[in-house]
Amino acid sequence: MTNSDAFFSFFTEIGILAQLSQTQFERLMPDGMTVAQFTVLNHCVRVADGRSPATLARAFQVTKATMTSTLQRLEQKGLVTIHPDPADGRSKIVRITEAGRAMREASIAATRPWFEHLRRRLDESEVAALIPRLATLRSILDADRD
Amino acid sequence: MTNSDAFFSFFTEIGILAQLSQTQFERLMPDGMTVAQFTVLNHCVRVADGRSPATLARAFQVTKATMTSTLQRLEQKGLVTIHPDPADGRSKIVRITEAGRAMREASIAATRPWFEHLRRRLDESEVAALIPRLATLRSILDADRD
DNA sequence: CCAATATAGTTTGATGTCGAACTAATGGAG
DNA sequence: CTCCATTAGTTCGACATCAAACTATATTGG
Repeated sequence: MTNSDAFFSFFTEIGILAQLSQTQFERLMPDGMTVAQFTVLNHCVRVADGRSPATLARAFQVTKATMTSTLQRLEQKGLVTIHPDPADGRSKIVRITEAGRAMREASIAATRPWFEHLRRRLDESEVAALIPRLATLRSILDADRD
Repeated sequence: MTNSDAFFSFFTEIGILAQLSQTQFERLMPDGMTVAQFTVLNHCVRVADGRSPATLARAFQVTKATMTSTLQRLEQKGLVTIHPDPADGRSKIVRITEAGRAMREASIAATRPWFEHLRRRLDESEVAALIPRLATLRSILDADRD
């Protein structure tokens, strides 16, 4: 552990940050809403609705098994619908419901005060400057996945 | 989601990075060793041995329940011992075993090639420069925990 | 056309993580 | 000394996540 210390320390910080932020988000969100579930709903609204589970899994860089699990819970809560894809017998189509849209909005509203709190304590442009660097790292790690 | 976009994007990147890096580490580690378990062993060697579960939980910013779970698995594998603390009837003392030390070394050796690989692709001093910023964020989030 | 390969989605089991609840012990105030 | 607040550790249930294994379907190459 000599010259690997920087990377090790870096990933340790990342791991803890991820955990703490996720926990904070989830405390604020309504009705036991989770970050994983929120990001699916958000994706449906902001990127595209009617995608397949595999496409969603790839978008978030999780396994298909993970996405199946999250989608099942969302469907159970009536926040998405999942139907067979007529164009591909193996596939499904995931669509957000009106309740899903409402839940997404409620979640955003619930976390807004926390973002404001962060913005008073941090230089947002500095945080924004970190994003492309993190994204670079992420793409390297994602490439290492296969 | 107007001026909160930077923070939201930032935490999204952090979450994915944490996941991908953890997965990569765990693929490389021997015998189903996990990052959570490794960090406990590493802490015993590099920081202090003979600490209590609560102290360890605070060090990693996880709940006591989480630490109990991880420690139980480590004990089961013979990598730590856990005994009552004679100075405090509620508390325990966690110590690393020789097998635990060996496992830590094996884990470090197993992940070394991956760190080398990262070092060939990234400017390590740039990564190192990110650490204090991440640590600042982490301390803010940690303070928000209570 | 057919066989081999790849892909989609699901299930299962293991792990980490949290919140809630609990029992037992400690520390501080009156 | 007694009582109350705090702390330590554990259990339980819910969720996300991965790997492995599986069935069904689509795609590709000969």
